[in-house]
Amino acid sequence: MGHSQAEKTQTHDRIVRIAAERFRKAGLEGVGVADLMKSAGLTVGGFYKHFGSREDLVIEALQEAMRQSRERTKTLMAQGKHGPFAALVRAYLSPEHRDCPETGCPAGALSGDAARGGPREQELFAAYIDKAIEGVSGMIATPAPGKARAHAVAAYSTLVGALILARAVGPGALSDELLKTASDHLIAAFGPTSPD
Amino acid sequence: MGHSQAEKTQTHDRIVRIAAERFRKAGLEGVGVADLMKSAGLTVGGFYKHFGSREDLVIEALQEAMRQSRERTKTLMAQGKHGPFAALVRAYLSPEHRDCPETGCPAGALSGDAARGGPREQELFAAYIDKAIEGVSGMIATPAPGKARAHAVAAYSTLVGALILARAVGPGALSDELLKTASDHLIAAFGPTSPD
DNA sequence: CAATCAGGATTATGATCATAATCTAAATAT
DNA sequence: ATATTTAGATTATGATCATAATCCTGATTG
Repeated sequence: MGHSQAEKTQTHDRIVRIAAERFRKAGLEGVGVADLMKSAGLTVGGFYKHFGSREDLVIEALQEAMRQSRERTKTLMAQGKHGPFAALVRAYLSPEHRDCPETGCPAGALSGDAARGGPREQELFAAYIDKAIEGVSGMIATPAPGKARAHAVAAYSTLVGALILARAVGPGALSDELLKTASDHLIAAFGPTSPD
Repeated sequence: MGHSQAEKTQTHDRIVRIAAERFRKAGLEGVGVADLMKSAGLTVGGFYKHFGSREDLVIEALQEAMRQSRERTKTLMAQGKHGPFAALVRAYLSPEHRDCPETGCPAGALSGDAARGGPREQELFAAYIDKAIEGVSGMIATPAPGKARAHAVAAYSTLVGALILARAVGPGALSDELLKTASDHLIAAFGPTSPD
């Protein structure tokens, strides 16, 4: 079998990418090492040739998920037809995003787990969420100068909260209402043509 | 040892109360049956004299946590010095609530788990969250009639989102900022003296 | 080309888990 | 008072888990 350095890097990245999906779908404790390796087409044995511990993979997978999420947001902003904020809100609170946590925002999928996680996970989330708030602050309508950050904190909290709640209540009218109502409210309150 | 019917009920309730705390602290998958029984001063063996399965205990514990949370909110509203909405927001986004998930709001502590849970958990959360939104809708300043529910959805999403994020980022300035900023924003936007 | 190294498979290891069978003594029922 | 039921303890059971030791095979290094 191939054991070249290039192939090892590929394998490593493949495990991390798969873990980044599986963890978002099943939670940080919801999927085991053997299962992950099988999903990557490998067996358990090789795992510790790539990672010092399961915890190390969790960290790498979180970094990968966050990298993907920032990338996705950047792409979305680049093609923005409507205002960038409205486009972000519509995508974030779309039924598609709600129904596909495995490729979505790690804050929406794993914040609850991070709250019970170790300092390494929490530091990653702190950096990710701070950057996300800064990003939002750059796209909302800011009437009072110096208020952009505060508005962004509120808007981002609403985004993540509505998404998590929409997932928690299971499929149904309430879930759809949460997405649509929070979406409309955010665009009305912070969109380009907002009052205040 | 006592095995009277009254004592069995007491024991049952004690297990459920302890589970309601432990699950909020460690997550729905974060604590085992044996550990829970030991916390209740018992051993594993008796567990299935009280519950058909671990899942059944999860359901009862969630119901208990939700009952406690509604009770607590009712008490808080009764003694409300400030407006009821401001009092709720300040308590919900207080550092004390952030640091004590085991006695706090089940939506804040377990929504992430519920998103990956079964239909029974999700139905409980749907009923709980719907009722919570209705409660909020009754205490916010409602300028436009027919807008109360929508505003309550947004406000509740912001509450839960800010709390979850404040826990996920770990202790530090960002966590405090999330609580304080979301708190101020909610009171400014939906409090008794709100604009719109 | 020979010797070494290392990626990945196979197979332990020991812990932890939910669930269950058996046993006990106390509470209820007859 | 005797018989029956049952709450809870003790002790299996079998699955699943993270981690590790061993081995094989192909890549790397000299």
